[in-house]
Amino acid sequence: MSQTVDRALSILPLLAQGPADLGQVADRLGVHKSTALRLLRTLHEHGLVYRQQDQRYRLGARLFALAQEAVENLDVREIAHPHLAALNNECGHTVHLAVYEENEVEVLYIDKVESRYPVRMYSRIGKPVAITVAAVAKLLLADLPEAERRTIAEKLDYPTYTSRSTPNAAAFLKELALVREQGWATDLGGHEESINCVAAPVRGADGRVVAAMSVSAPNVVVTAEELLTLLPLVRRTADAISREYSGNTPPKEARA
Amino acid sequence: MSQTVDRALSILPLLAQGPADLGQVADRLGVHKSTALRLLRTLHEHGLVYRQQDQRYRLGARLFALAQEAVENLDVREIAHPHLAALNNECGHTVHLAVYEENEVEVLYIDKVESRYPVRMYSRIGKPVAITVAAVAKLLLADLPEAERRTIAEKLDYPTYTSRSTPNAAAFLKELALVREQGWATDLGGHEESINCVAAPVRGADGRVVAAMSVSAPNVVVTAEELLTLLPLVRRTADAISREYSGNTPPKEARA
DNA sequence: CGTCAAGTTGCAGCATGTGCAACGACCATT
DNA sequence: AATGGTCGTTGCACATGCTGCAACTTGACG
Repeated sequence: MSQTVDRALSILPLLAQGPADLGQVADRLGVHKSTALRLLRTLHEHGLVYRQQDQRYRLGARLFALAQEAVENLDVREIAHPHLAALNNECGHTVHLAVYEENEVEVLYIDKVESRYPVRMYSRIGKPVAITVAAVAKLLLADLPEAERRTIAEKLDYPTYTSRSTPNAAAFLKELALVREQGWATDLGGHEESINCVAAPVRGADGRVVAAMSVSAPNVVVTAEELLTLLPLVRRTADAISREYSGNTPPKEARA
Repeated sequence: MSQTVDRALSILPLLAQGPADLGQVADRLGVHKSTALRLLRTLHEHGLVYRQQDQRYRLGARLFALAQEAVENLDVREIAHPHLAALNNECGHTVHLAVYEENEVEVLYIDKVESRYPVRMYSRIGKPVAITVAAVAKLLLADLPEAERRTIAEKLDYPTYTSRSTPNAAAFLKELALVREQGWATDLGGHEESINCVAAPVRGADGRVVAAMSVSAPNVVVTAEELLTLLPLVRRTADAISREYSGNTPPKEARA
């Protein structure tokens, strides 16, 4: 809606792919160098962009601080974390929490608990999920009104990660209908051949799905059948989170 | 430099303090509601801002994704991490990595390895460091040209966290001179009474300090004297990171 | 049913952002 | 050392697109 701001903000994802110099930024924005310069300067003053010694620009550290504060405002995550950790403790597998935000066509992981190497745990948080195959993505999209589901399904690409990846919009919509009905979802080798997931939804007080959680494990550790036996446990955990989340309905300033 | 973008970006730190509605945003920006609306809409389209059901705005998940990609491009962190983990493995204490970015008056932790509860490890990453007392902050600031050091020292506040906190600009500058000369730094109960740290700098190819790392431990585990015996180990680790970081001098597209 | 508060829209005026062209700094090449 | 080229930077005239106003819509409350 605002051209100037729109252009300025378009620089951020551009720089996220790697450092770029003034000329490159101007080219990819389709504006004059002097225009790009002014935009970059403004971003720089706010610390969102950093200029390294070779004069190329990259994303700045302030972005960090903001993202940090943003996540602290996500109450679902805060409430869910102990439950995720407990679940991980019980079954030993990787546990994910993901959300979908309206007009984005992305589902993002916002938390992850890994069994083996907890040190690297946050390496994937914030990364977009493979939206057409991931169990958590199916749950989040399945909850949308049908019209919206259809619109999105047609906008998406359907990459063939494996032979079991969702092939097209029709198949995806069918899968969403199934997921919506049964209240849980799976991804059996649809993203990586040897990885399976089971997932369950977290619901707010109004019954709408606000987040989704999943347990993932490679074939070599447990078979798909074995993983499915964890479904009741996963659903129980998700329900517990839902209860706690919608119980404290006013999540802010609630001091009984 | 660009009024519109400047205003739009000012909304972000404002929302970082917590959700706000249109009127509040307009007030705090000092602009008309319709102007604020257009800015917020633009931010929303880029996913930096999210509109919750009560129509109030908050920071969006896209910030995450961006910060995530940004951190992956921060090569220091990538190179340093295995060294930090090894050091942690050897001594068992908490290990930090921090950077300082030019025109900000902030030092930020960009990595952390904790001994006891690695699961919560990233909770502090991205948070600003207590700049007047932290050992890593001293190292990063001590490397700046004298004029800049003085300017910054005078801009800072000197909160009295404990009786041993740096009291004022003069004391801080003196400490920076010492740190600069000896090439390492400590914080002995300056931030929290019972916590001590020793830190060493990571240098780039040109010799400038690009990051700083520290080992922290509470009094009850090891005394300050015992912690100081780790200094050689810390310095060796930092030097190893420096070598690796400046060795692969062209960190991008370097395929021999 | 009426009042009030908060969000939204269309519009006229002009502040502000835009692209151009010229300048300066730096590097590589001869 | 001189020259040509690339890239970042600056000042300026123009008109684009941003701004604030005022009127309209929506929803909550009594």
